[in-house]
Amino acid sequence: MTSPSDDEIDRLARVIRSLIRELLIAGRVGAPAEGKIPFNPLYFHMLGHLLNHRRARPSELAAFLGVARTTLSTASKALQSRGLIKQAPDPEDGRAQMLVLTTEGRKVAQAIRRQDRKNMKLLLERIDPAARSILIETIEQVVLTEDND
Amino acid sequence: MTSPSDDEIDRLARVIRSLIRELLIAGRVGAPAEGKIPFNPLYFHMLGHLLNHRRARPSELAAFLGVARTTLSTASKALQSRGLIKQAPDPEDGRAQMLVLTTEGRKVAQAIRRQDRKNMKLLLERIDPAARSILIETIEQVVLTEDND
DNA sequence: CTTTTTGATACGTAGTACGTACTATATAAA
DNA sequence: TTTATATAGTACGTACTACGTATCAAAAAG
Repeated sequence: MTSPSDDEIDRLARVIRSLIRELLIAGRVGAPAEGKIPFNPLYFHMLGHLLNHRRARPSELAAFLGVARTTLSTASKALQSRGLIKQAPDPEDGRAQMLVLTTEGRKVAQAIRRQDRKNMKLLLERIDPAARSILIETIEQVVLTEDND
Repeated sequence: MTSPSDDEIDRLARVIRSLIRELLIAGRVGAPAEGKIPFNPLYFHMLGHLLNHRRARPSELAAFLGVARTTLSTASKALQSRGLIKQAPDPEDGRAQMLVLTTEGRKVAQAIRRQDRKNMKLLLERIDPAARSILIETIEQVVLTEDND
């Protein structure tokens, strides 16, 4: 396989930074409007992960999201104080805790996902349908190597 | 043009979040290693913008990056204290300041861009060359509507 | 049964984002 | 010209975030 040219690299870096900024700004604006909750990307990822997997252990979640265990512990406390997640001891390991969404947290996580879908839909609608599947399959091929969400 | 399906939306949202996480972690790991500078995405964007445009006015940069003027002011001070950027009064407007890279700042910004290219290259090399151009053109079509970097 | 490892957290420190209030300059109105 | 208003930028205070270190408790290893 030929090596990508510098031009291709720069162009992709440029559009991806734009994409990141667009999505981050959209997320920042969207979330507080509905629930007055000051969200950040970490909370966002945590809630999304719990929505997909129902429960998670703090250490595993920290490693998965690339933050320190203490950081995830703090974030977990913050989300608990907002009533969005709760924790329960793991019956199989007395040291471990299991994080799960509360009923309210599930609602919020789903609302965020809806907003997320809306943003993504606005993006996708700008794409030619034929190119859409190629785009998605290509990115999946590149990014989803293992256990990413 | 047909509307994108929920499945397409979810799949793209998923891969984009993965992409963001991968790039953010790469950026976080890469930058301090070379210069012991605790970088964050805002600094990253500021330096990249100044590398492309040579100079910028704080207010415009803040609006462009989607942060408060005070936030950009603080970030500007931080980058100045690290010797990466400097400011000079605008001769055409006594209120305004112009931000520019220092010689050192230019080196750092270019080093970051090199690292950025390296990361992007690793991603792109995983893609079939034929799909590469389709991918890039499609994302450009979607994202680069106006004045993004 | 002691030692070591592992899961999780409390605390202290450094850094970040932003609203408010303020100064200085520029523009508009009287 | 003088006054009023809008704009560019910053200092300061507040709230929040990330993480290293130290610590405790439970499990695994010896």
